Amino acid sequence: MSISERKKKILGALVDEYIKTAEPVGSKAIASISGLGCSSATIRNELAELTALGYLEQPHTSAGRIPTPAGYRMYVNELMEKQKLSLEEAEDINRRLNEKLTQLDEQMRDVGKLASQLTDYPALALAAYAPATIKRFDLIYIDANTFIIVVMLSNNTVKNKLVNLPVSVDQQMIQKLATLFNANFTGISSDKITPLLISSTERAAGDTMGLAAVIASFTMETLESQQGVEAYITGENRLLSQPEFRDPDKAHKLMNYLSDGGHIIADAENGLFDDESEVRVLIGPENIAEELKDSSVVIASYDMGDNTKGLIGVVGPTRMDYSAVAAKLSFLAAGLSKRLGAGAAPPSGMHNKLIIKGDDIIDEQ
Amino acid sequence: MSISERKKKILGALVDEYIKTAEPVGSKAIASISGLGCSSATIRNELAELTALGYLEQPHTSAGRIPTPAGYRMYVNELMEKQKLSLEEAEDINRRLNEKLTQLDEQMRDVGKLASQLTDYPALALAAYAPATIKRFDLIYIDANTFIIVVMLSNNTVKNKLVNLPVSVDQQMIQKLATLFNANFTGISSDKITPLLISSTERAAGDTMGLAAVIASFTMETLESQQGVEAYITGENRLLSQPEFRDPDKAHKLMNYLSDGGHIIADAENGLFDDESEVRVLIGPENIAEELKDSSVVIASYDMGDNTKGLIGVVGPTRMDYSAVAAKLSFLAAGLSKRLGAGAAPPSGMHNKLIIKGDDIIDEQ
DNA sequence: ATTAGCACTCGAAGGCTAAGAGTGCCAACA
DNA sequence: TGTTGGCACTCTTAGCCTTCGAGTGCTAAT
Repeated sequence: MSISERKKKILGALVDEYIKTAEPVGSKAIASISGLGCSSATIRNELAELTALGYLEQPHTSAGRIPTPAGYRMYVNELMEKQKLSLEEAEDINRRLNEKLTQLDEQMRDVGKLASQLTDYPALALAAYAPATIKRFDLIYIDANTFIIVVMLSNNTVKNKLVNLPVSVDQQMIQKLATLFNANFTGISSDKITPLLISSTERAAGDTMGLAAVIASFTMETLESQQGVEAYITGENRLLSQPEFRDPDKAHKLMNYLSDGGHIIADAENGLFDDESEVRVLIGPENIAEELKDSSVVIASYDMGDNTKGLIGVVGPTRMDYSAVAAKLSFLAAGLSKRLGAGAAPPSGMHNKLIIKGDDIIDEQ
Repeated sequence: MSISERKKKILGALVDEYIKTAEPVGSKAIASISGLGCSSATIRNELAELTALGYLEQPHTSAGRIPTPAGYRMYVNELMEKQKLSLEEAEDINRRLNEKLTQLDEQMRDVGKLASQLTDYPALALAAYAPATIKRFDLIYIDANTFIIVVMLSNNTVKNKLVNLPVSVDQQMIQKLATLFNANFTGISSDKITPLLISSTERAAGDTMGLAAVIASFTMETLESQQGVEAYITGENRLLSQPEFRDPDKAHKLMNYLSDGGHIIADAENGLFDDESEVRVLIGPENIAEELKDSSVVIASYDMGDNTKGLIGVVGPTRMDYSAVAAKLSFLAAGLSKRLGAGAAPPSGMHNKLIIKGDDIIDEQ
């Protein structure tokens, strides 16, 4: 079902204006800003039809119109000008990204923070880790009561743990255990680590102190923490600057929902990771979660490398500046993919300050 | 300046009631709940005097009284019944603590979250790390382009980093570097790591690829991230359930302040870490930060071991349930000190589920 | 010193009105 | 047929007034 060109222009102008002001928009306002050379009466007729079609609604009879979710959807799909970032904005993002590439989990938090700062909405950062296995064990002998476990995972992250023992061990035992673990515990998933396997390793090493159990339990912990979905939310406080959240109850409800990343994860698993499109917009009732039914979510996905997929998104009122938000997230995601993704230069200690400049994203004027 | 016993009882009853209801308390209400056998008129006289003394104030002439900061201060110092936790509450906290002892930084977040959940106020977790040095380097050779740096710090934390090289190295070089770093980079603070030291190490190792620089820069990063003060804030959203923050502007201001941990740190450095008392209460204007002038902060400090001090606190309206909050934080801090502090069993992979049961904290009825 | 009584104050809540914004519709017009 | 000016109508918002009630401070009696 398509609508006339003029209706589209009117709808577009109305949404733009509403995004700016957060106030219902009247026919006169549209007449003056839309640039169509027609009077407010004409606009009124059009508005009446757009309302009948379900794109607009009136809070009450004598107020202006505001977009319905269907109206926003139309706006996002067809009307919205794909906004491009200015060169300064793009450079700013690049600069900040280059500062921030550290640990993976730290990173997610940082990236979320960055998204939130850029858009002035609360941001969520999700990562879906593919199940990993251990690639390699090292045990570093420190002294008779202390050693360090270092494991390298199939996704190239490295984890360690300092172990303090109430009893003493010798370096040989540590060495033997390292060899055994490298032989028996690499390449397997955490559910393959059975009590049987552990006890047989203990016996093989001549370990009577439960060392193998300690190492095995750290291994399982590590493997388990590496798979599944993780979520960070930042900048919840920015919600409060939005007029639609002046009602403390509304704000409270949404913030409660957001503050527990677990909910997001549960919802995310229902399909958020499936779709491959670059930036997705979920408007109001399109969201699965009850608490988000009158908010909107904009999400961009990126490749974190090692079969891991990241999502970076923001949450805001349905009256959201979709165009600006989508542009920023898209650029951010592209930057992250290039830096982390499969095709990227391997993460290294060297400084690699590649500057990303996709012409489709940056406005080079 | 001391006040009569009866005035104290009245003040105490009033504060209790106000904490419960968040509404100004009138003379009649006090007469009926205080248990003093006197009429509301008598109470009124006393209230007038308490008001003159600066402990109470009236929002307007014909409303009941609410406590001033001075009133709360008096309440906290002298009147408040030191609340004890029930056995269930104590056990609940212990159980949760035992689940949560993981990485130090992770831990702080978790502990903050726990405090926030327990008290239903936003929580802040601060740690003041004593400057650390590197105790030991290990470099694990993986393949020609990859090795892992593992450093053990003087405070017994272990950090690692996977390094991917664009060029290839042999195992000998790695070994040589490890030896050199153990000789030259252990026991020194990060400002001792000079370009000169790095270049001389490079020369000594015959390293022409800047490997030493990579390792050194990781070392500096690690050392720097280990000292200073760190802060996490959680549960900001809980503010919104407090009636005094129904005003979105007020809530927004405070949440903005809280959400940037940096501010807290700056303020914290002005003395928060000095005082040795177990639980401190900062009421309204007693706070340094402008943004906290009409909120209260309750803080408990604990020993994180290795010369590191932790603070765990909550932020809420001046009308805060000081007694309950203080009891919970105190118990939490004690539990953390026992688990982490100087006297604690060394952190180990073994499960050490000691149960803490200070009679001064738990109510054993 | 305590208490009952009473006049007084002041905010909260409800009802009313006026102002203003925006609509829908109609009749006139191109 | 599409567009436009005009106009009556609707509905919200803000302001004002009144009423109601809670709680006070004061006074006089005990």
